[in-house]
Amino acid sequence: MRKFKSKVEEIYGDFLKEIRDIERKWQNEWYKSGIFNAEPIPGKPKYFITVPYPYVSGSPHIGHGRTFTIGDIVARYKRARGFNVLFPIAWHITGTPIQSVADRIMKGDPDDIGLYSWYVSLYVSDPEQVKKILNTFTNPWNIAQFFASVYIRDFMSMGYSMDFRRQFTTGDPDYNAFIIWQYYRLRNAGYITQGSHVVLYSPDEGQAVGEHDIKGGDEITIDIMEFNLVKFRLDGSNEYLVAATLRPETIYGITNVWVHPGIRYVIADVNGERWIISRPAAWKLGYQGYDVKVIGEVRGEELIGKYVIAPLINRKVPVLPASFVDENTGTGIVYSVPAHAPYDYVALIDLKKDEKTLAKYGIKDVVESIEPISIIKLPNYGKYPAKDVVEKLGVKDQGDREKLDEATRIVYREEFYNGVMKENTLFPGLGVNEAREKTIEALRNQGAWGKMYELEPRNVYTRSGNPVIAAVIKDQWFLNYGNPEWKAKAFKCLNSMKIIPEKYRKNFEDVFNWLSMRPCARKRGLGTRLPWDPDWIIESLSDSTIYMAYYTIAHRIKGSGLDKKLGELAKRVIDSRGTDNEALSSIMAFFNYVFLGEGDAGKVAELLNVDKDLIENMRREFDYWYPVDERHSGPDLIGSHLSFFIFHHAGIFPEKYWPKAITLNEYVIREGMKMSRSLGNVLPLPYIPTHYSADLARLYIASAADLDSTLDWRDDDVVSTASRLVRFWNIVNDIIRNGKPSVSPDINSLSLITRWLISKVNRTIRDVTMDMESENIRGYVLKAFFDLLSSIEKYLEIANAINVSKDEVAWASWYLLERWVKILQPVMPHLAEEIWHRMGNTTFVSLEPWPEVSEELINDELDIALEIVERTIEDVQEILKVTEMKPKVIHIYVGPTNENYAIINETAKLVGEGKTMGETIRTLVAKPEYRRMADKVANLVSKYIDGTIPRRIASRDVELRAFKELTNYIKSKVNAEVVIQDATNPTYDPTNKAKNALPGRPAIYIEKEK
RNA sequence: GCGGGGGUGCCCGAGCCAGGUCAAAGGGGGCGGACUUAAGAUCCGCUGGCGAAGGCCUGCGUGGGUUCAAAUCCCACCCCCCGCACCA
Repeated sequence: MRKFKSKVEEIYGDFLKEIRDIERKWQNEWYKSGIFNAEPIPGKPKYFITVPYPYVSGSPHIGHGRTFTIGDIVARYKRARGFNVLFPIAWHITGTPIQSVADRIMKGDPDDIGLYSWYVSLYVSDPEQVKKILNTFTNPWNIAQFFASVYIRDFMSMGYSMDFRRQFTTGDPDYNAFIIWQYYRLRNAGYITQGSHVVLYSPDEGQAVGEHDIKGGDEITIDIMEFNLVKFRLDGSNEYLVAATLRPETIYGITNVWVHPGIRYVIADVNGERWIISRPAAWKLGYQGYDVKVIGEVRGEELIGKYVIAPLINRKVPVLPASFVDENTGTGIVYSVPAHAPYDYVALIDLKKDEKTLAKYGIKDVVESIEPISIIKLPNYGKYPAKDVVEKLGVKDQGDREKLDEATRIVYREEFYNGVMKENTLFPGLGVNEAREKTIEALRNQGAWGKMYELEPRNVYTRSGNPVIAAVIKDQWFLNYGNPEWKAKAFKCLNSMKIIPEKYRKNFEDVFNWLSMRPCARKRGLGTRLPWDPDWIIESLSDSTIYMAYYTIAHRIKGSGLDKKLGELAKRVIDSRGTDNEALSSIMAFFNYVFLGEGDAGKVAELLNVDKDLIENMRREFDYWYPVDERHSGPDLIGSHLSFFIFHHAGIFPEKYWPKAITLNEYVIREGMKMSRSLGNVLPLPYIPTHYSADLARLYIASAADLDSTLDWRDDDVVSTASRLVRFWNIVNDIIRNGKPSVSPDINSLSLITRWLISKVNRTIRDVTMDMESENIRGYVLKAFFDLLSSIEKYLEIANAINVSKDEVAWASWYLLERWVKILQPVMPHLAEEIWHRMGNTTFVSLEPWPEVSEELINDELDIALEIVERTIEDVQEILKVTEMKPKVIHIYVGPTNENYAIINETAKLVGEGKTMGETIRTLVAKPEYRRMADKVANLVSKYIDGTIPRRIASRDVELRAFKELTNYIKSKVNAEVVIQDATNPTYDPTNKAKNALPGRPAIYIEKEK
């Protein structure tokens, strides 16, 4: 691996080094003093926020960083708002991926060894040590343990305000007991069933395979297609040619059966019948619930010219040769419907032209007599849709697979949606989709139907290179999310929850409606065994649905020795296949009491041989923290975990413990590209504190994108964020260096620009509070950091230009900083903590309350006035640019008579009510006070409507005062002498401009240099 | 196919729900200037077209419509992205 260096490091290396030291310092302080370890405080409102625990099969990356950072910002905000916040973490190890990695490292797989060496080297610099650690990875538990420990380091170096005491892994023996409890509750509620199920399967490895076990599994999507088997009895024999089709309803249009002359078919005993099918098909069917014994072989050639009986219609049709037939697709036997299947149509044409083959098999007469049989009426198509499409696409022959596949797709889709069965079928007038169901039913009644599963794409291999097929598992355990009573409860819970951003609610509803049977256990992997059938292991998405409850007591279980006891009990339950009643009822009694309040604490204490207080405390602690107030995650989990989270809570807990809110953020890409291992562009989280900085990354993550859009991590943009951070840091340290002013001035004697800044500060506090309450994280950061940064810069610039007194500037700056540091704490906690202490405080700003808003200091008029001044500066600059004048003196005529302002205010009101320009003018002129000024009113109203006069204006007094106070600032911006004239009483007005002054739009006269 | 999201200036991206202050925030990139021995960093200005006074024209996927007024509302069309399960 090349040595990584970020752009920020190159440009701001020294600065980063400085703030990274600061970060480490405060992390030490925080975690040493355990300020984020949460204890119940009766009477104090609590906030329980969780982010799904990570699956620890590798190191965390910036994608985790985004989600956990957002979670931490919220946690820190809530803490500042006076909540007792619990933000815990644990580690997910259930399932097959970690197991598979261990297996492959054991086997010496070079890819995995390379990858995992790299992961480890992110944390361990000595190559010998890396090797040593890697050697332990042949045991999956060591992988889990290693990564769990480095995740903690990474999370701490991001400054996350988590309670690390409560951590556990999903493989802990006591956690097994918890899951045993959960699954018996679910089973007793009737939510668990058993049945058959189709999975991806590797016969060579003897196990079901997941995406991560498949070669290129993260790049392809594999469909399991359901083929219909249709049995054709060979005329004069008890053997069946078994064809596979996706379109059984086309059986009425059959003209013949295709075989490939070169294929060696097998004769197999299948469930007591004799089937002729391809060898791969026989093999696959053996895994799909059929009892298959191969007893003989027959070459395709030998079948040609024979006849089979088509079921349902009892028609004799010939067996003919076709080269498109593939032994690896379906059964290697195809029944031909040339009117509606492009392949069949083209194969028939090919065969008719192929004199050699016709002669070879002596089938010339038979073939010549075959005509397609049309059985489906399709609007906008002729009698033979297959023919139409084949001709339209210009298919050459049956070797032209690409076009034929396309043609097949078109005909399939068109007929499925728009086709109607004709009179020569069993179901005339029915739509194709309905006819399909009925035809299957009819075939089945005749015993002529079967099912076969096939993968699409067909050639799928495990990472070890073994073929993958579809297999049927007969005794699969399911969670029955389709249970109507369960589903109703889940919906009730969802409807009571906040979903932020709200647009994802629809996704939840869709998922809820569609959820039904979900396999919940596998035969492989880490995790908890299904207690009553321990050959199965509860699968990883099914054992992580209500574990937030476990956070509330995990540290007490670990700290009291209960973990050992529960672990032993769990083992007894599993070893006895659920028959050890004593062990099982102890587990049930314990969790029933702690989580549900059922039963008696004394009894439970007795069963577990512990103090009654311990049990009661756990119950109290659970009851204090629950429910989950907020679960923060990514939308990719809506279709699985987040929905299961709701279902299981609704199914197991009483309503008062149902979760309150789910918040979501989208994923992270890097430099415009998806991050993936194969691209090698994954940004590991451990790079953040070493090659960027935690606060810089937090600031960037929070500001660069809204929660509901993808965050594109771009080093160039990070650099620009860093440049702001540098500016911020310099200004803040200047303020601190100037010290805290000892006296505060009288608010009313302050300069206008200082009052503007104070107003800005208070408005920002008010606005960002609203942003945070609605989880608008980006809005909060943009205002709290970026906007206030430009405000203070603007303030300092203006204050300097117009000579505001040093004391006043220092006072205002300090006023700002005292509040700023507190509202920035959630997003950049380390720098905030440092600033707070440099300001002379000794408490932790991380625990300081959010600042109060002084509503009375918020003054919109000051903003408007400043806007008008800025706009006027722009106007002057534009005039200078266009005229290319060299200005000597610029006269600005501000503030026409008060009457003008009154008219504009009334105009704004009328237009706001929806009045047109004409109506507004008429309404105003109708008033006695404006009766004789129709011209003036009309002029002002039209200037307002066309935008010459800004939508928001200040009073004449404030506007005039702003210009007067800011004269020197204007001067500095336009590089000329500036004279502010009262438009009602100008001292110098050679071109009579003053009368053009409008409210919010002063008139300008520029005197050229001679 | 079903469901969801989206198309904005050279690029990324806000705005759209609650139409006007939008030639359209912010950033990147580019250009010019200040500073510097120089480079980098930093700061200032410009970055749709036209314009000898703050203006005008074109413009937010395409085509229509509603309105005094549309990037924002309505209709149609085109294009792009994501999810669809047993897998974390």
